[in-house]
Amino acid sequence: MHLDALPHQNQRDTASVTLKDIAAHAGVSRSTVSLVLRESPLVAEQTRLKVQHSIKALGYVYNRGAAALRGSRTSTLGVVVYDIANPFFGAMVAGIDAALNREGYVSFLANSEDSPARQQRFLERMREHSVDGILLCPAEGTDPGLIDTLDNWGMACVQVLRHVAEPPFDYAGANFHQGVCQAMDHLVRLGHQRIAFLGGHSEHSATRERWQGYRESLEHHQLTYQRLLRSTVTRRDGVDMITQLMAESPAPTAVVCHNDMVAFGAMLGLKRLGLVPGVDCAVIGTDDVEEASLSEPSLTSIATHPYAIGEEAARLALRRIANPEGAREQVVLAPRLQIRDSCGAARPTSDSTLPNRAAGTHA
Amino acid sequence: MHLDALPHQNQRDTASVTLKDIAAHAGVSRSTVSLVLRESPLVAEQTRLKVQHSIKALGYVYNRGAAALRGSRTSTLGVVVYDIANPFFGAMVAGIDAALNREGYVSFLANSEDSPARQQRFLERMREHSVDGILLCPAEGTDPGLIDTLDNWGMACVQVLRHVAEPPFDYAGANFHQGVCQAMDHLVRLGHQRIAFLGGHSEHSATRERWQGYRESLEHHQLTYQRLLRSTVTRRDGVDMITQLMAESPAPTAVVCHNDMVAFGAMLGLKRLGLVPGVDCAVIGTDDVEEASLSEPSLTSIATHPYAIGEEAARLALRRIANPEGAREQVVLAPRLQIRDSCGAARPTSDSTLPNRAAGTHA
DNA sequence: GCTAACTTTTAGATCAATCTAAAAACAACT
DNA sequence: AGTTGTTTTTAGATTGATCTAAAAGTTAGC
Repeated sequence: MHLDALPHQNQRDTASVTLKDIAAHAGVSRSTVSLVLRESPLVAEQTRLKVQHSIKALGYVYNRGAAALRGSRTSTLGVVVYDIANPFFGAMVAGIDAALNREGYVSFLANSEDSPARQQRFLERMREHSVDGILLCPAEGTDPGLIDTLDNWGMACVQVLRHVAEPPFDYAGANFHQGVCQAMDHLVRLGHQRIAFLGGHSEHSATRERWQGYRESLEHHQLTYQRLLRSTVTRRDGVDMITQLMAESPAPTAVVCHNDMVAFGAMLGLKRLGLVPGVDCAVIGTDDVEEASLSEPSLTSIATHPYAIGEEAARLALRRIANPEGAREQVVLAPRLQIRDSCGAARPTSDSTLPNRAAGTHA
Repeated sequence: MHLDALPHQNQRDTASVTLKDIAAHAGVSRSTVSLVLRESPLVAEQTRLKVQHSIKALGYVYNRGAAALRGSRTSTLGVVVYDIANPFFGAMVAGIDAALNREGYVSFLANSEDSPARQQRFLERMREHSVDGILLCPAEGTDPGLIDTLDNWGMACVQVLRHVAEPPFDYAGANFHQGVCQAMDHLVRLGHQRIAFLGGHSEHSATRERWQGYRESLEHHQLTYQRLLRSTVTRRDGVDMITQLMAESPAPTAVVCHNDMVAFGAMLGLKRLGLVPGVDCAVIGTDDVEEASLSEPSLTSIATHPYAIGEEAARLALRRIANPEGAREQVVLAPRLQIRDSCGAARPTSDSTLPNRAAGTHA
């Protein structure tokens, strides 16, 4: 056999098998093969088997790109988060992944680092790739008009964790308001009168909901001590804020924190002041990241179920893609207070993880 | 105006603007518009401006899917990691993202959860989406033949952090061997004689390199105490292993850990035993995750620079895509021992983060 | 004015699928 | 045999870009 039978073909070493090749091999038309691939009931059983055999024999690989060009779906979703390095988002992305995978979808991930400009670039790029929809955790300072813009682009958009647009929108997140109230109730039940709230960056829904929960709870329990410290939400912020608070007089006897990172920082700050978290000052975090059960003392935390939020968000997006005109939905997961040692129960080395699980959903 | 002028058109409300539309608007051919889009020097300045104006005027969106069908690139990369919920991978993905973004690339992310079967499914799905290449952190138990298979698929593949194939392959990771040696040297310098190594799952390169570093270092320093405990690599494993070790006689005076999670667990275990990390037993971790500087005591750790590894891996993949036949490369970043309080310096509340930074690269 | 040598522009094929509308095959009735 | 009605199959147009090879337009040289 002559090696140079096809002179200029060395580029195409990975000559890909197409519908045409299968059609030829099976002795049918391209159209029939296409129908078989899409599991159409139109094609006769016998033909179906014959074609499927050829598909295997030739090692065919479905070309989603080509299919997307003619059809209307790309089976692709864009996911934009603002801090992928945070373990909370790791778990959330894992949940998204799981839900999408079940439906044959695949996701583009982008990290806006809380910059609206980066976020904008990513959204445009995803549009060029014609994703079917977007899961958006809006960056700090996102223009509320963005959601309408995406809608005009004909792109299904589900806001996650935070929302910036006016009411009729798709959203998946946790009920932060309720979570903070649960934490406050628990602290009041333990006899605390001076409870501070630590952290929260600025004006998006996730922060507003927490603060509102804090203020309403104070009012509900008729507590007069009120101390709400704004900050970014890192460990270091936790250290700084608790240090400042404990120098005040009167100092709080308990703090509820914007997230677990701030709470870990607060506990560290207390220790550096020679105080014992859970004894000298109760600490409650938010999110219940894995580490919460393994700190010293173990951290009481408002569990927000990131994996479940990711799953719900992805499912909602798939629903919206299937039915673009359907009514907008808000999936808000009920948080659950995971009680451990940092809020006063103070049983040093016991594993106080409760076995029961409850995650309510309501539209 | 009659609303039903176009009877069955209500589906196409998002009638997309194409090259043809721009061509008509600007009074040139589709080919010319295509050339303008790709910034070809062939087209005359005047025409270029005219076309660019039309592009803006009509709000054109480049359709990468269509371009990919005819051209050979999709500007798309697949990334497969085994534990996205781990903060190390969060940082790594952020680095990948940054490097890809500079080149107009976008990435699919998938989480294998260390399951070869899930990994396989993801790779097949990415193939259907015709990604230009893959960044693969191989799952535990990956068949070494997989890399060849990917090669046969004509897909650029860069292994990251771990590698499973036979020598000529593309790889980006850290020099774990060197990192462990640095940690051992430091401990020996501080006078430690009984040093244990904690954790490592099984038979892939990342674990083998660490263990080999440990063994060679023992030999080099002529230490006779040798204790290497296998385990998965979570906090809980750290707690369990240190508890077991401290009950032995003689107990070690220092431990080097597979990663920071194990190290945090080891410190927690020591505290639960009433011992002080850094005083009763030195602890060194690997990775230098953000939390390391904010634990009590702060953790000495072998910094492996996940963000930089991500960037390097992505750049290497882009190089391979541009030149598929080029020589395979290994980018191995030099780790740096970040010395803090958990290995004996024991200055309780000081911030001992060193200001100098050094990250060497060698092929 | 004519040819040669550029510089620009373009028509039409192509990529790999889907979709539409019609043709072919087959069975079931008068 | 002819009509009708299903069930299967298919040809050919279509999607939105790129690519090739050729055409059209410019400029220069003699």
